[in-house]
Amino acid sequence: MKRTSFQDIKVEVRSRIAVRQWPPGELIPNEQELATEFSCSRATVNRALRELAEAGLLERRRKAGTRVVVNPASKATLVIPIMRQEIENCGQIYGYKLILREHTAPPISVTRAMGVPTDQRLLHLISVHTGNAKPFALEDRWINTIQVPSAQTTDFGQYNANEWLVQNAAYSHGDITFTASNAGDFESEQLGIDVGSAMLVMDRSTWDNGSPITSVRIYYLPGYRMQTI
Amino acid sequence: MKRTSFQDIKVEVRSRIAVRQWPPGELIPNEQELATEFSCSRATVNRALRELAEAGLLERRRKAGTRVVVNPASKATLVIPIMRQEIENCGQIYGYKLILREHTAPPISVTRAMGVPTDQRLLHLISVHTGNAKPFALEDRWINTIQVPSAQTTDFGQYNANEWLVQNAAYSHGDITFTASNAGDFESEQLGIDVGSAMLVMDRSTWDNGSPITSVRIYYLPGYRMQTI
DNA sequence: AAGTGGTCTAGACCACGGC
DNA sequence: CCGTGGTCTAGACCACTTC
Repeated sequence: MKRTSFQDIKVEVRSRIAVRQWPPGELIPNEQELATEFSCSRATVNRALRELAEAGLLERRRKAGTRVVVNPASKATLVIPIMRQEIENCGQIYGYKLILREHTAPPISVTRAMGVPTDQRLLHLISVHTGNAKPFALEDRWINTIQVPSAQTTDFGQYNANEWLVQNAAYSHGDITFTASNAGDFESEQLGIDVGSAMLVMDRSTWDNGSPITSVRIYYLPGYRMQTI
Repeated sequence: MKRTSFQDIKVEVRSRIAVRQWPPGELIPNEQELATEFSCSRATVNRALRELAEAGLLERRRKAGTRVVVNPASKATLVIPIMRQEIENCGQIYGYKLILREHTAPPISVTRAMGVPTDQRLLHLISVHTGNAKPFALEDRWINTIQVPSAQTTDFGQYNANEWLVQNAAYSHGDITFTASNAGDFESEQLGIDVGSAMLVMDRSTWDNGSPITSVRIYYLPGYRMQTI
């Protein structure tokens, strides 16, 4: 007989939850008891339960024990592709065009998203990513030059801002949201689409140990799909 | 001095990657060497490196060793909220209205997404989720009645299809994509929005061990934001 | 064939947080 | 206080994959 692995335990626990042997909200046996039941060590049970907790099926608290989560919201991992890679993977030639560069105070929506004072000037870049010279996505970015001073002297006509930042600014934490938006005059002109077309919009802000680095909004071409793995 | 924990190692490794002490593509020391360097056991190093690999920063292969990933596509975990919960969390009263129920052959887009024969009839449900009686999202769902026969005799006017399925159909794997779409006549009427409004659209299909269970498309009200954690 | 990561064990100590 | 999960150790064996 094969030895019980943490994977086997995960499968078994998932099944017990599915068939309601352990109903939602229920306290399940502690690690030591399960280790005995499955004839394995506590570390093995621990890994299985820890991963199920990360997946959102279980809730664990010291002393209180491990419970089956009542309403398991399903989680999905999105991969935010690197624009250049994504375009080249389609067999197209990646291109990048800087549309606007200014150093100015951002709108309130940006200061709020980044958590900077409303009067602080930021570096504002608008650019278009292209595949075979056709627009693929529009990027509207604000960079905190207090955190990344060298951005002020960088030629973003030549360097893709995202790729430059990855190499020149550390970051510890990011925050992403998605929404849909109708194309306005500017977006429709830059992307070559009809006014009003529905675009998938991604807003991403990044920080380094609490200090805001950059906030970017990407408008994807209508029809673009963002996938989970 | 504090003992080196796997968290400390993660921080240190991230930093070495960031400062390019270990450049992209580079092979890093093996687990045993790092364990010696950090004066800890190999298991501790293993956990740190494993989690960094899950996060997409490292790539690990037996015998080949551990490398820094060249283009770390950033990953983000989305929480797909349960509709009822999300609405109730806003302090609103959840409601659910069945608009259409039929048993028919689906359009090609659905048969392709689910991987069923083009002539196989599926249960088709269209419904609206409401908060305080106002539309919140439109749901267009197809259920494979071969896998879930009891769906045919269920009163989906009374039971929310998602909640019913969670309790009555096992599933092993799901697949989610997001896109944006302009509201057509039907969507605008059901959601009470202008024709052409940009809606965030989620497509989700689920399978149980390779057998398709259901495929659903959710149209969210314009302005809705999907967030990562 | 050999080196690397993947996993398991048995035991230990600790931190948190119900009680 | 003291039970629970969180983590670490030292050692072991195994699986994979490159050489």
